[in-house]
Amino acid sequence: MDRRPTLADVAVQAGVSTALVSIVMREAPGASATTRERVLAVADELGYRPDIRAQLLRRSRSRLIGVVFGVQHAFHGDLVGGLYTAAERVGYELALSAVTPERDEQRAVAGLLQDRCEALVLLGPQAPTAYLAGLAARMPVVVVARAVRHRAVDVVRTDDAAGLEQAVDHLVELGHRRIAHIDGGRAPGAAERRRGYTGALQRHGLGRNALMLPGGLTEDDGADAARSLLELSDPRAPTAVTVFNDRCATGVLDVLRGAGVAVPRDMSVVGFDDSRLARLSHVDLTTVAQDATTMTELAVARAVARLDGTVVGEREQVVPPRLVVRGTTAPPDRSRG
Amino acid sequence: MDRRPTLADVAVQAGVSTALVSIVMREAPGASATTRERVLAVADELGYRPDIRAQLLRRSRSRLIGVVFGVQHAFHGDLVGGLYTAAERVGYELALSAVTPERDEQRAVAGLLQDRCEALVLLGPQAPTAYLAGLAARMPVVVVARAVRHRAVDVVRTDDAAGLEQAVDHLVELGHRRIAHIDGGRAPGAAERRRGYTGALQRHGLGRNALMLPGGLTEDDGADAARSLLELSDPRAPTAVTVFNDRCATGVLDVLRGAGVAVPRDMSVVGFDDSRLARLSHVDLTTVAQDATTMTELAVARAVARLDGTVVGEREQVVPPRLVVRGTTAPPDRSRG
DNA sequence: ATGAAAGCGCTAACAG
DNA sequence: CTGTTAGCGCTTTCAT
Repeated sequence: MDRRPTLADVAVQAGVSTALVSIVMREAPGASATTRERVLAVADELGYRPDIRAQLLRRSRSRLIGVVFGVQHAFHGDLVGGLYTAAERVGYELALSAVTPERDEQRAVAGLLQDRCEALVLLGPQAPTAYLAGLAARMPVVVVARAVRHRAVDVVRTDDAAGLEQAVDHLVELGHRRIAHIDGGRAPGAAERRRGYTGALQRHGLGRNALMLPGGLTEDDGADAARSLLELSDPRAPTAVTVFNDRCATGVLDVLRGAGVAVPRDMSVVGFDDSRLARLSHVDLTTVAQDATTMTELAVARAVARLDGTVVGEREQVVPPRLVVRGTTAPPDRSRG
Repeated sequence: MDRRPTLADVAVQAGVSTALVSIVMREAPGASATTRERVLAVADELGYRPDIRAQLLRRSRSRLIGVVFGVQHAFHGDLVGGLYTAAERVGYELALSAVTPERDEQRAVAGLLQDRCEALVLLGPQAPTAYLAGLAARMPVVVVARAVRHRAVDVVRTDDAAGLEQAVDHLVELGHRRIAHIDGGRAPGAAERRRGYTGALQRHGLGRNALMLPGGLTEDDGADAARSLLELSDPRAPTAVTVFNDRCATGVLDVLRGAGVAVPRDMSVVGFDDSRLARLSHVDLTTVAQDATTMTELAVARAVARLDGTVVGEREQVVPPRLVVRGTTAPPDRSRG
């Protein structure tokens, strides 16, 4: 026999019906211990592996959750890891579909649809809300790490505003009064982070010191922003800066240090993401950590709840971030003023 | 009707047999233009989408290639992108399975096996050769970016040695005579790169100047290596250094600059990978680029050839890398000696 | 060009 | 506890 063994093959070898083999293989109740053992032995001997396509076809449900992720994004890597764990725990499988420079979200989603996923988890999708809403009309859609305002789309995201508030609080506590923010433009979360920054400054009565610099998502954006930071006249110059994300903050650090500005002595810097970048000993960046584990657990739980028709809570679930204090923040240098 | 429309539904609506609808949907020959049009219209109206599971079950082949990748590795991202493109071109689909901190390669492979992939492409696998050989006994296995010596396993990898030779040649051409290498230890490719480094030095009659420093894959490893580089007494001190990869080189750059060593004036640095890291304007690292496009095309082509039983060439395909000269290399500073 | 019929490998009633 | 039966949605001979 050169084809892979089937249920029927196992049944014949074990001298039982295919139904019984099916029961045993699924670990379903309804087979004696003796039979179970014998069937398992035969299956093992034959190297039998159930054909998932046939299972899927026959079963009413696929127990498959589709995940769209950006193959470039380091943070998506963390999320995918968490999703695998969370899905396994509730007996679901994951179908991964990557967004690459040559393969857009729509393509990625199309692939998952024909895989008969029951629900979709989209990591930081760029697609317009209307498109997401269209999808959500067909199946449960959970968007992670992007705010989408549509009543049919579930959202799990970090409380970006709170993250920046924590960052500012930390800096103010250290004694900083002039704190700038290098923002992320139109990136997901950027608006919220700006809001958190501004709000926190006002709360501390430092609203008039607010200084927003255009930044972006990349190291280069950070480098540019840092250069404009350096051009500021001294009395107005901030002693600390919060940055949209770690990547951007890395660019900031690089330019500052290159210009002879000591961090954290002359300037404190706070990032966002707690990416591997931030954890590197020679970067050692104080940053706001997103809770990938909680986010992915919530995302999977919500998808499953939708599928089960369980009554669910808020459509949007906002996960609190956590400030990780490392080496790029310190009290301002009093000798400077 | 609340279930998804099936072939039968379309057939009934169009007043034809299911066989005919099948022919039309697959764009197979054997249906009149009229019928074709009518069936397509009905299918469209009903929003019919073929059930891939049923197709797969019925068809002898799945035309599915399984891909195991590390969700953390930036370079794997590039490779996955290339694989999608290459697979599409030859009419294959990709099934992605990620390796995460909680999900090892074996798990990732197991997932793909039950998806009935016809072949496996493994990106930089860590698994022992024996395991890979076991897999290869069941189905075509193509390993990318790691050297595996086993006659049943196809390999596509960069010519690591040639990469380092190019790097050394470049530095020698610039006038460097004392060139160190920060190595990657037991990482895939590290041994080859060491060999390329040593060989190139000897070829230039600089064998006695060879200086190998223990490094690694990460920024921290690079930082450590850079510190030991700084400790060398001046007469022996190299004027240039080749580094195992870009990540590690970043750490090197950081420590060097922090110690007041100007790059490239006081020290030239060459990385390996041409990762996004290297391309950042503030890093601007001279580096050896791996040809992800060619590698992925070869990998897919080889997998398909194995499946088709086509006669194939060498089991191991070595892709030449390309030196990308950027801003971290320059002639040595003659004033230093 | 079209249709009838036989499965692909498995699960889920339903009998016994 | 075990076997029989009837499909899941599709493709594929083989007739017509």
